[in-house]
Amino acid sequence: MTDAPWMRGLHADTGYLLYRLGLRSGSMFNSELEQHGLRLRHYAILRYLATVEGCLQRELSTRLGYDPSAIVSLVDDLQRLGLVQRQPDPKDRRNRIVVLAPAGTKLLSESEQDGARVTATLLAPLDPQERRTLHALLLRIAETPDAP
Amino acid sequence: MTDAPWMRGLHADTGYLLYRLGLRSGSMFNSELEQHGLRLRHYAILRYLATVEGCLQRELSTRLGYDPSAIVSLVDDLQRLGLVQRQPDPKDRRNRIVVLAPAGTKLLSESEQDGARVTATLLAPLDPQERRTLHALLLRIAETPDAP
DNA sequence: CAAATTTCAGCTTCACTGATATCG
DNA sequence: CCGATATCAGTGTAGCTGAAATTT
Repeated sequence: MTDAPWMRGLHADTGYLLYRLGLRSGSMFNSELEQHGLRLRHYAILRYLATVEGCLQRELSTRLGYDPSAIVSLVDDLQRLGLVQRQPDPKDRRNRIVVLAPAGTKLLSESEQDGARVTATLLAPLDPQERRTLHALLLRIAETPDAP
Repeated sequence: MTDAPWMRGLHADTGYLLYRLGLRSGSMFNSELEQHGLRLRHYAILRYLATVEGCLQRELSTRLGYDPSAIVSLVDDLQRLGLVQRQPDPKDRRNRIVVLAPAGTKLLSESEQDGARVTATLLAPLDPQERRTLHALLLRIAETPDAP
């Protein structure tokens, strides 16, 4: 199976390989999150909010790469589920500060195992040392800002 | 920049990292292919056809992971551009065998540099040895069939 | 007045479903 | 009759654009 000839031509390029594996990883995450009634986009917002303790919708947009208009409906969904709240910003009344609600932090801790299980399935062919190497390499790429 | 605190929480998971980088890679490829009037989906079909010298649309669907009904319009596009041809299968008249047209092979050779440039940009933070390591690790993952 | 944030309305694309026609 | 292939019609979602409202 390692020497499937059709694969070499398709996957000779690392960039294309990343694209295909990204699709696979995303769909696996979405399947796993389905039981919580969420998509990967919602989950990304929750996880980001856990790292910053509240932020503007604009910040979610730029950090996560979703369109500002998409953020509106995503936060609407999360708010409807009671996972986040929109708070007024006393310093600038244009802003709405999005913060995690208690139910949001609860869901995050509950779903931590789910994410780990997806990644374990995905990385099954690699041993622990190789997984660390892969993670470090990917992190170096991710930390480099996108080319214009 | 390496120690952006918001990144650790988001990118602590290798699977999620793969998802984000896959999106970035795909959009970079799409931008680069724009000048040829193609999308990444069209390009994937052309590259696959180059490895097998003709195949059924059904095979394109299963190998590349696109829906059969999507394959129809994608091949329509490529045929309209003169890049592929649909040939009847004398052995089974249900089938349409898709093959590369001369213009298709010409475009593939011309765009080979484009793909390499995208990947070089993407992998800029890594040295040549690290790029080989990354490619080998990703290939091992890709060669493992998707979990059900 | 210019710029930023949020929001909404509209458009286009994509992915998936179901049905149909053809053929083995 | 059953299964497979290709095709098409219809649906729902996602992504993006442009404009409006509010505030700085």
